[in-house]
Amino acid sequence: MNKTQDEFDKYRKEVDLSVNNALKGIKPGASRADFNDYLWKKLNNEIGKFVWEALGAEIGQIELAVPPAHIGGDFSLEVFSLAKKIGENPNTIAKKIAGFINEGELKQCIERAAAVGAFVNVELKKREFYRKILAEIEELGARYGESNVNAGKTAVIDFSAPNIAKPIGVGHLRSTIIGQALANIYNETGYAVVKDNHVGDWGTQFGKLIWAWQHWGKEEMLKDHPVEALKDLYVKFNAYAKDHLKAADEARELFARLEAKDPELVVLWKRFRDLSLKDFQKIYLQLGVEFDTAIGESYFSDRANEVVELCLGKKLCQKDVASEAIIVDGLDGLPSFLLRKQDGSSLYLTRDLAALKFRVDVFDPDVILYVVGSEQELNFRQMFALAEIMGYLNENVVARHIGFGMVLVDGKKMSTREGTAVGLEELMTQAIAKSKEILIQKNPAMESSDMETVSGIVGIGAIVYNDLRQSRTNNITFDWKRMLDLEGGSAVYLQYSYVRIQSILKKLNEAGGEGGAGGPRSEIAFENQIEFDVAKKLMIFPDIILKAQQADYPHYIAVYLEELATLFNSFYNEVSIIKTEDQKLRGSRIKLVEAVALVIKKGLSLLGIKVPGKM
RNA sequence: GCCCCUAUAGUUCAAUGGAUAGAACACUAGCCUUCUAAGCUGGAUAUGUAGGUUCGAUUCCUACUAGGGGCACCA
Repeated sequence: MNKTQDEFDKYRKEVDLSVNNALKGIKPGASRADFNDYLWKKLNNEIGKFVWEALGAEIGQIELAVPPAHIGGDFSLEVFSLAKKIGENPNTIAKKIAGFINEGELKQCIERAAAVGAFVNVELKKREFYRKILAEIEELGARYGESNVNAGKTAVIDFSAPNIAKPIGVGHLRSTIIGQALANIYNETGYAVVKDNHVGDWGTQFGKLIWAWQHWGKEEMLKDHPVEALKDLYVKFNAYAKDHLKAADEARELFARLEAKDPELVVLWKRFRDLSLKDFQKIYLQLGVEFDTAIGESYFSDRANEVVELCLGKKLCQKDVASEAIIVDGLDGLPSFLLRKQDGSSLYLTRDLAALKFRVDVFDPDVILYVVGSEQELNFRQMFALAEIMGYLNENVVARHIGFGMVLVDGKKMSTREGTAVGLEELMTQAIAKSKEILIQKNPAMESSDMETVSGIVGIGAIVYNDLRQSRTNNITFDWKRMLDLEGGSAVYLQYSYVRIQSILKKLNEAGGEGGAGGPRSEIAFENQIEFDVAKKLMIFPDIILKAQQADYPHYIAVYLEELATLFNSFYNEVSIIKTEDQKLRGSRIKLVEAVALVIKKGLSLLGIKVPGKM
């Protein structure tokens, strides 16, 4: 074994070590048994029992909805679907259900139920419920929203996965942001989560890069902005290769040599890799993104070969007679694809298949999420299909491609070549600068160190939120103006709401003892409808988290938080807590806004966004 | 050619098959000697086209139109 072979092995051992550490460090999610018994769920269950009684049949879970504003009532139940199941008239059933609820033992928390057509509208005993909601949140504190629905399960989340020698662009940011949010959300529902940065550190691109380096590279290029320099080399190669087909062949050959662990090339590869990862780390730090492992594709270079041999053994693929490439014929009606090139080197899909097997073996997950752009959908369908036949995936392990749309500029994909790509560094710098500019204007008295902190939180939050507030499957239109518009519909709106509450609490604290949140729970009271509306919104937070997890849609949380903040801001404009004379009422209002602040902070943190203490 | 995604207000986005389709931006009329106006309260404007399923369709199905993406030695 030569020296470089040792070096690659050494590198692999480092990865093994980090995987072992990660295995130890993986935190299980929520585990308290009663964390599923939220008020909202209880209410649904209780009403569900009456529905069963009324229908004389057990019909799964019911789900209360919020009726349109003009209807009135706190929650409503639609009975068309129930009626269909048991074949009765919906209006009759609605009346029956309303009757059972009205005469039942739920009197202590339900004021009345009314049948309106095929809907049952439920009006809660407001004071009673208001008290219960605030008590629940106060008791659980920062843990409000956690559940153990998925306790005992493990999820591996493959996200970010930047390519070595290419700066992380705005287009590539989505995987990082969505993946981090999903990891948080999964963990919140009880999953133990393994966050794996599947770094693109292998493949033909390295042949190209090395070719370019050998022909045009100079040592001083790597001094200041190495990743930029490497990217430039890569771009230059691609332009050159258009007219020089021989260069592309040579690049492929270089990669084949790299995969065979050619000593000279491994040294170069390792160097480029280290330089890039160091650069990425800066961005992760700013975004607050952390990984449990960063195994990377290179780790699977040899394992990929083993997988190919296994496939060959099972006759799932064949060697093409003419070219010697390894081909998998169409599975499930999908197009056929290659597992090995004719020069013997591995492909992305092959390495990914090996990675999948590795993940299943090492982490024993229930689910593996691939947070990768939608354009790779076919690739994943092909890989999953093969993985199923190979037995890597089965009823105990599910793999899901969490696809997402592209970032468009003027309706077109961002392109480095055409100069429409926006650098992440530039975006972050601009966003932070913009929020600082506004901050100076709004709050000139703030100390400069605080100003740095706050504008960082606000600027980065704006970028992250811009992505997570919309459904991930759609393309995102990038617009500088919108991105830097720090008003409604942005993270700032939520952060601002949070800060307002902090400000109230601070003022009350300064005012002394009598201003503090006080009073036993029985003393809870409210006066305005808006207060109750805020509380009702708070009540469904745990359910929103669950739905976001089940659908893999972080934007459910963003949408919810905006609705909550809107209600809070209305409340804020309607009543003044500090001026509230009645001690009991004032204490209750304090508890209400504390709960709002808690949920906003928690919700934003699930999205990977921080809140400032002031702004 | 085949496959996938998308089509909602002037713009950018929401809406487990349910009641009068919600926001934000922009436009516009108001609200700060009162807890931070990065806020609140009003106002006008929208489901690509044609069918189908359903008591009920923005949502499901079919066709069409438009946009985006993908279809083996890239990732």
